Amino acid sequence: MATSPKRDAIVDAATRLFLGSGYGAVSMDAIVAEAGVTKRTVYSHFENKETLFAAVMSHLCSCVGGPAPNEGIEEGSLEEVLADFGRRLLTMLSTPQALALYRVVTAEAPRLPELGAVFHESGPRHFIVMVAVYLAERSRKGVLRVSDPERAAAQFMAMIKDPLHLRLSLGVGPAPGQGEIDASVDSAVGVFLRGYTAR
Amino acid sequence: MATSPKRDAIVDAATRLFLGSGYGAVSMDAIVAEAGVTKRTVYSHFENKETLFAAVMSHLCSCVGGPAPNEGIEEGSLEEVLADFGRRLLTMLSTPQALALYRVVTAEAPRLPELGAVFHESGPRHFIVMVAVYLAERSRKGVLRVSDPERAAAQFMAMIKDPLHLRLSLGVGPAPGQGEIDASVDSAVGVFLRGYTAR
DNA sequence: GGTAAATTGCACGGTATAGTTTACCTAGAC
DNA sequence: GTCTAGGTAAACTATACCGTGCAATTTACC
Repeated sequence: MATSPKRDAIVDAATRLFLGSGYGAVSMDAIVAEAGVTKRTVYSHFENKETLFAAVMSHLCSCVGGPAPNEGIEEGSLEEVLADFGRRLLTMLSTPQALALYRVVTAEAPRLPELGAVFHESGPRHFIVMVAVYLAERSRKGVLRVSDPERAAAQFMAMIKDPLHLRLSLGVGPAPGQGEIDASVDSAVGVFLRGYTAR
Repeated sequence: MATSPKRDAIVDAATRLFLGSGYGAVSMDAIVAEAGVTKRTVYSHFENKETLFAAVMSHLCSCVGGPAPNEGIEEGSLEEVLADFGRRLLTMLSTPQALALYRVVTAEAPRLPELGAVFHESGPRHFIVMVAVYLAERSRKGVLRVSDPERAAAQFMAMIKDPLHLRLSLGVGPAPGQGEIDASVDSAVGVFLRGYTAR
């Protein structure tokens, strides 16, 4: 039921178009043309435009936790682990696809609260919890002094993500090079560790 | 030429509607109705929908630097100054209007690069520079050790802004109380200062 | 009071959209 | 050989939207 070549073609095409232009600016005719399919076929697989959009978004959200930092937290020194995680995360977030998804989700979140919640859970929150668990464990070992691991994780993610991501999501400036990502991550890790290391 | 009661009514109405539903979802007829004006009047003041949108957005961007932290950096201890600034900033950013503006700008930025640039300059960048100047001065005095003030300022703003703002911009959870804002700001200031204080 | 600019009211053109319907086709299963 | 599930193709409904034309009317100002 879930899988069918035509259905996949429709979802693929709709994904490209929705991420490219947002919900309102994409017409069903455009999706039909992009998918190389008939309107009748689309409406036999999906009830209406809204349903199709929801299907596309839910599929994207389920994928967002995977691309880069899927292996989760690796072994190594505190600094290495955080920097490695941060680099993978920031690289993933700087992707045009990730930026487009973020833009569409924030734009439609007021209209579709469920969408915002699902994205938040499978995206930001997922990573924050991952980091928080690591920080809590390191804190129990006495390497760090973190009283609120989730808050600390959110702060870490913020310093990693925000400076570059904000700029990119507003479409200002060019795509970042590896050097820029590394410098940003290293600096953030430094501040974070100096701020939370047990003395 | 710039000011006229009808024109103001149009801009006011358009502001409400555009911030409420985004560019594509607002029709000129709706703006006409909301402003209590005729279509012909709108089109005698603005060339087309795009022009009206641009006027509304540019006006909003020019206001965004003012509402809360307009007095800039005040006097006091490092911690007091940063916390005070952070509280005012976060309070302002948690406003429904600010969130709506952010959503609309990010959504339309790919289509209107100028809009993203103007917003970035008069919003985030404006505050970052403000903080960076303060940090640089404090660094010269030897209180802080900041090698790259702009980067440090961006990190500070990120920790202040992102944890709450991300959640709110996705429409997850309730509006924050003063307690939540204070706790978030105090924690961020603590990490930042421990991370950048000269030892 | 008179003049000029601004505003109204409302129909209209042209276009685009979401979604439906009708008629026909294909290919494999029983 | 027929039945069925799913697809093609294109016209069609009904609505919505942007922007215009133009005569009539109000407002602002001198």
